[in-house]
Amino acid sequence: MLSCQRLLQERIISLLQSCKTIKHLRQVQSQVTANGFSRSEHIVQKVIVACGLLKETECARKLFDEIPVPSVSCWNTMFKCHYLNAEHREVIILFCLMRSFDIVPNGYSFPVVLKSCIKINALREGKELHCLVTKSGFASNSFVGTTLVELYSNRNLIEAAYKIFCEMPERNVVAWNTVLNGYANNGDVEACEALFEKMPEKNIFSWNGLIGGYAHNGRFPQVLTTFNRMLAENKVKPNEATLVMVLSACARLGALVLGKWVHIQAKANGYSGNCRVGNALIDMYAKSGAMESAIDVFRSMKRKDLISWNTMICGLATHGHGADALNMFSEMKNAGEKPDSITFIGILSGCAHMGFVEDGFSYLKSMIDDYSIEPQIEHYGCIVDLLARAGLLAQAVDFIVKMPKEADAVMWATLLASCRVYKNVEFAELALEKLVEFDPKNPTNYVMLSNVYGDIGRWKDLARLKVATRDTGFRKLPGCSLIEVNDVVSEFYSLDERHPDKEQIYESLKGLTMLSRLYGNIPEGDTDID
DNA sequence: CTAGGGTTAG
Repeated sequence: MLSCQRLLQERIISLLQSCKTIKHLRQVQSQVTANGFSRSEHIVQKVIVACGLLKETECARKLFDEIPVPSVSCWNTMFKCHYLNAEHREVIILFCLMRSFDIVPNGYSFPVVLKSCIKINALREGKELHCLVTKSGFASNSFVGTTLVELYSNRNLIEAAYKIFCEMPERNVVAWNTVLNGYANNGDVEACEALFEKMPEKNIFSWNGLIGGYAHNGRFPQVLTTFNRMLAENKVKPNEATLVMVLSACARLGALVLGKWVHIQAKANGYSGNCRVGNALIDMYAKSGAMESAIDVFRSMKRKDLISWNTMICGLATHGHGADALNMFSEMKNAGEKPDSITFIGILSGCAHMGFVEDGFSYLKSMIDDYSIEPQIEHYGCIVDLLARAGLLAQAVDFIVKMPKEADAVMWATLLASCRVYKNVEFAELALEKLVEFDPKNPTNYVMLSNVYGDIGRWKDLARLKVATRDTGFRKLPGCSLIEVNDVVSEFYSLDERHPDKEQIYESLKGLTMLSRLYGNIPEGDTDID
């Protein structure tokens, strides 16, 4: 009889864990009641978790409130329920309520409540919890310690984080990874590298931590070399996050050969049908100019999300396929996917590139009226670009003056670029004046204006501008480019003589220039200021 | 009832 009851309990728990809809949960709940389990704390806890997973925190809370004297583990379950639904304030309030009943938190309570503090940047509350952890003797708990490290490293308090890490009696790989991520997020790549080498054990999160550290700090070539090293050591396999980060680095570098190789690695590791990896592949191919491959990946994806569509639309728009971007947008709407503000960035920039001035305005209107998306400064920036590229410079300036948001530097730089194309000195000078207000020390702006002067032969103005630029005391850095040489991405600068593969790089560049001429593009040297 | 990572635009 007893074992029969036990079997029934196990069956109900497994049913609760498999609930996919609230309706299903209600059915299981009636079985809980029918079988006399409604006062079993263990079962009620499982029901609360099930409610939480179905985003029904109110139901969960009702059940919790009906428990006469909830145990600490019940409180913890309720914290987790709110936490999973991003109700972080609620977690902290509930914790205070628990304390008011003189219930002593345990090693399971602190991590979840601390995590809520981290999520809402409640450092003061986090510090109070830290005190309580110390007082109640949970500082030696590795779960608690790890979360405290995370609390401080998330708020740039890496030294406090490191101190807690050092004081932990047992530092497992998760604790090491937490510190590693702390350095990565604080931009200290060197500390990140040093720590990585010192780690007694490295798992996929460790590798991803280092790779992410490089990625966040713009060290894309290192992302790729580290990925190579990881595969060479052959101890851990890349996962979804690894592939996404590495592909994103390839995309930033325009490293198509490497990107294709990562694509092969992704297939080999069983990530062919993975949506996020697919999105990263689309982006990599699009940014490397391989639009056909980008479309192939997109078409092959069984599951697409908003980012898949956005990546495809933005990719098409920025690579001269504005009309295809607009078609893709119709297809997206037909597929029942709802566009967001980023979708419209793609649409509007596609219109700008194609010179579809009227369409641009009607899409902007549709965005506001049909989708209730409030335009951001970036959308207005696209409209300014749309007008300016079409040569409607006066209208662009008029739009800037009348739009409901304050113009930013990107917008004026956009205008300045078109002023060069259309040789309009008046608006170029206006744009420079504004740009200098934003960033008086940035020599790039002066270079742009000097190009306008140079183009139309106003040498006197050019000379005056050179003096003004020299007065800023800053020099424009030489242009830096990235190129794949033997499947390794290298950085090299204009007229760089130091690079070991310079011969090969210059040969490739000659080839590229030739190809580019072949397609009717006439390379031009910028008027450099010195 | 416990912890850690990532993608889209400008």
